[in-house]
Amino acid sequence: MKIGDLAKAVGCQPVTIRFYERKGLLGNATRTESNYRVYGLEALERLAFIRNCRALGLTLQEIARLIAIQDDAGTPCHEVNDCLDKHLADARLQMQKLKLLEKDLTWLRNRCLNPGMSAECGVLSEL
Amino acid sequence: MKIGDLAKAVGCQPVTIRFYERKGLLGNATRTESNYRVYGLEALERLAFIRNCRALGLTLQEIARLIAIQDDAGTPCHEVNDCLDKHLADARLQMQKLKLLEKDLTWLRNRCLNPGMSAECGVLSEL
DNA sequence: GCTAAACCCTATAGTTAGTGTAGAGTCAAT
DNA sequence: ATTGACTCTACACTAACTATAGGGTTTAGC
Repeated sequence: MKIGDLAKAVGCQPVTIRFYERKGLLGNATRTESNYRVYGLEALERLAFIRNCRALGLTLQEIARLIAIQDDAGTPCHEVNDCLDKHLADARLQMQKLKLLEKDLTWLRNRCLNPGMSAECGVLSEL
Repeated sequence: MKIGDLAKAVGCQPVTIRFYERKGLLGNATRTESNYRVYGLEALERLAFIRNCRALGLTLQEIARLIAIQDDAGTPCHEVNDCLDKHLADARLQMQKLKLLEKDLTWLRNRCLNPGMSAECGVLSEL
């Protein structure tokens, strides 16, 4: 499998895969004679893991840590749970903030009922 | 008012103010003989405007545009409303995503009821 | 066999909204 | 006079990519 196939299989760009490689998340792919990267199923699984984690908002640093835990079978896995709990808390906090933001934006938006010129713009004067 | 006073008055760092200046959002402050920036009330109001907009999630580019609209009294202000509407829609979309994320994270978190070793970690195997 | 499109490679710079660092000058108080 | 707190500039760094430049390779059609 070449980098483009892998990218398609997992739904990202080839550049992103090279980027992960440079960051040390994917190890070094074997190469063809013409220096093209070649991947197997293992790489696909690892990349899918990374993309799943990214979709959950984990940082690349956290993902690197999870991979290290995964590769060392004897590590206690509470760190995995801590990581998830942290992101769950983050997500909830973020939602609260967004609710407030929505309120503010709605309120502000209602300052402008009949749009006219900026000189008498109720929105701008509130900001 | 020196940069530190202004920063304190509006709740940000002096460096941030210099950053805004370099980005063209604040104009060039007048300087003392020893090259220190000096600010008046006008600068304070503009900076407060910027910080309020940032708190609402507007980008510096959008803020620059709003300032331009503000400075040109004859501009129709529907662009201001469009900007707000866009961010309101963004905020709502973001909340929906976070709700899904919360569901996923909670589900995943429940794969691990008795934390043990990473080899048999239900969370890692799901990712 | 040739050519063009589609792919691959590396390296570098840019994005957002700042933060951190280094090295140097200035001001107020002791 | 010297300490500490402030200010100045310029540069490098952050996260997670994206974009660009300039080149090499493979594949499909003719």
